[in-house]
Amino acid sequence: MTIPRVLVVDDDPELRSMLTQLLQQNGCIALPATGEASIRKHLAAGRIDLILLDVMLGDESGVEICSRLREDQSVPIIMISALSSDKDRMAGYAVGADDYIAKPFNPELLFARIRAVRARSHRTSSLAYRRRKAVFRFAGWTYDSKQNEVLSPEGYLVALSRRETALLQALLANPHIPLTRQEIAAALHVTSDDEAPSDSEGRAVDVLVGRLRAKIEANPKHPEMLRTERGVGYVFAVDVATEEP
Amino acid sequence: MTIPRVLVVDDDPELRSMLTQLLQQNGCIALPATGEASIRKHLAAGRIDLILLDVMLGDESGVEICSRLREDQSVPIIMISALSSDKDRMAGYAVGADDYIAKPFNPELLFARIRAVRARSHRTSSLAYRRRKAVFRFAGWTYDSKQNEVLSPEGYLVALSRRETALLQALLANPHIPLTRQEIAAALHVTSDDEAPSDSEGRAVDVLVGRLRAKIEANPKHPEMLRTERGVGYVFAVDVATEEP
DNA sequence: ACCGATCTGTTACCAAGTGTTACCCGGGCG
DNA sequence: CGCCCGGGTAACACTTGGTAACAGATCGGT
Repeated sequence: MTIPRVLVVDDDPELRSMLTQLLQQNGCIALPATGEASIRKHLAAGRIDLILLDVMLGDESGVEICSRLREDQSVPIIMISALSSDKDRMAGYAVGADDYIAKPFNPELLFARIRAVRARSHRTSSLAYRRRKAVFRFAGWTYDSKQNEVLSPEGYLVALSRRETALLQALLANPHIPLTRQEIAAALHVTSDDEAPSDSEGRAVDVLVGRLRAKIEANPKHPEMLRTERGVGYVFAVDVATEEP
Repeated sequence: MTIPRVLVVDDDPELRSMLTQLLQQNGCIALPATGEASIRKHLAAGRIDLILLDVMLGDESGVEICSRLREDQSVPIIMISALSSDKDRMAGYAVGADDYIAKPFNPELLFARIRAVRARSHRTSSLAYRRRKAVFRFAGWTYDSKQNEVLSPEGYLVALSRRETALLQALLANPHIPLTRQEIAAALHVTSDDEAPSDSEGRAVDVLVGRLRAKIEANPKHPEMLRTERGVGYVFAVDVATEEP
């Protein structure tokens, strides 16, 4: 599982930085945000795995923000509040929160819930957490991760290089979810040791995607499966069926 | 949303029938089960939307059952327990429970959580939150929002850019209603978060309208469909028929 | 260790999309 | 008749992604 990217939404700078630090120390990428506008900016800008949303935000209401976000977003949301009555919890659930934690909270419990929410979203968005080898079928193609072979709809066997294999697996693990170039690069480098985490603003990913397209897209000019999200990254845009061996 | 089918797992007959009744009275189909074997039988037999799983099951442990179910099942699970310590809750989350409720619980809160868990699983199981795709027909033209293609009355295929697509969708959604440039600009920028709605009265919309006209107006000099409302904005001036796929 | 085949990242160039600017036209009005 | 205003649009600039070509890295066989 990749490193979770968590958006911390709180108007109190002290609590915000406390939460941010806590998350960072436990292996998350924590991104601070202050209100709905900045949440939406982050959502538009890149992948967010989870939102930690304080209910009391001074001028804005966390409940209202959650409700509005749910109009078009499915990102997991955990609400945090000093209010712990059943009525308040129900309000949170009613507007689509995935979980509700009362302050003061046990950090361990917070992480347990974060893990639970993330595991659940992985579970539901197919198979990312399954590490066993499997056979994938998509749009007539077959990818056997055990044999590392790709079979075209016409039955031709296509050989993939290591990098191409890793790219395909990353995409298959997240169908319909846009992956940024950074995320793809991270997924490619899990095998060999991470080098400079710097923004090596190279075009390696673009080139790699092009090479994979040349192999598994019937017509690379009109990508059906491996679609480009301009300004964002790439998406595997067809449904994927998984078979356990 | 269809009627939820809930599996009630408890070894205490009294509590089980109490829960079952409570759920039935509130519009659920409640199915009683007593242990892992009977849970799996139900899962194999038909659709189950949610499992209510008591932690204390006499000879079997709810935590262990949950853990084993999670090896191959992604059905939402809410655990119920008399134990409410952080440690116990964490154990529940750790084995993949979607939520954890301590006894005695407020029935309203239980239903709020059931709704939350079900809404979430709808959200994440793709389709539900995916934007509606449809086919629009107007003045002999066809716009397929799924393929993002426009078919002219003569049968020629016209490709639209992203912006042009967004503009056409905004217009199709409001036939015969004049849209101001600000409104159109707002509709175009939903994807990439734009900042201040400041002055910046550029001519981007005008140019974009011109480009769209060049593609879908038979004679751009005499616009029939995409009409200009002088001093106001633009109107889509023909009737639009929508077909759900 | 040597050699060739393959893989992979970088660079450079190209095409497409989009916003801005500048200039044009036409109509309403003095 | 000349002026102004609103809109049309050509031309340009800038950004983003696709990809060919090149060079270094890797790997396997001898």
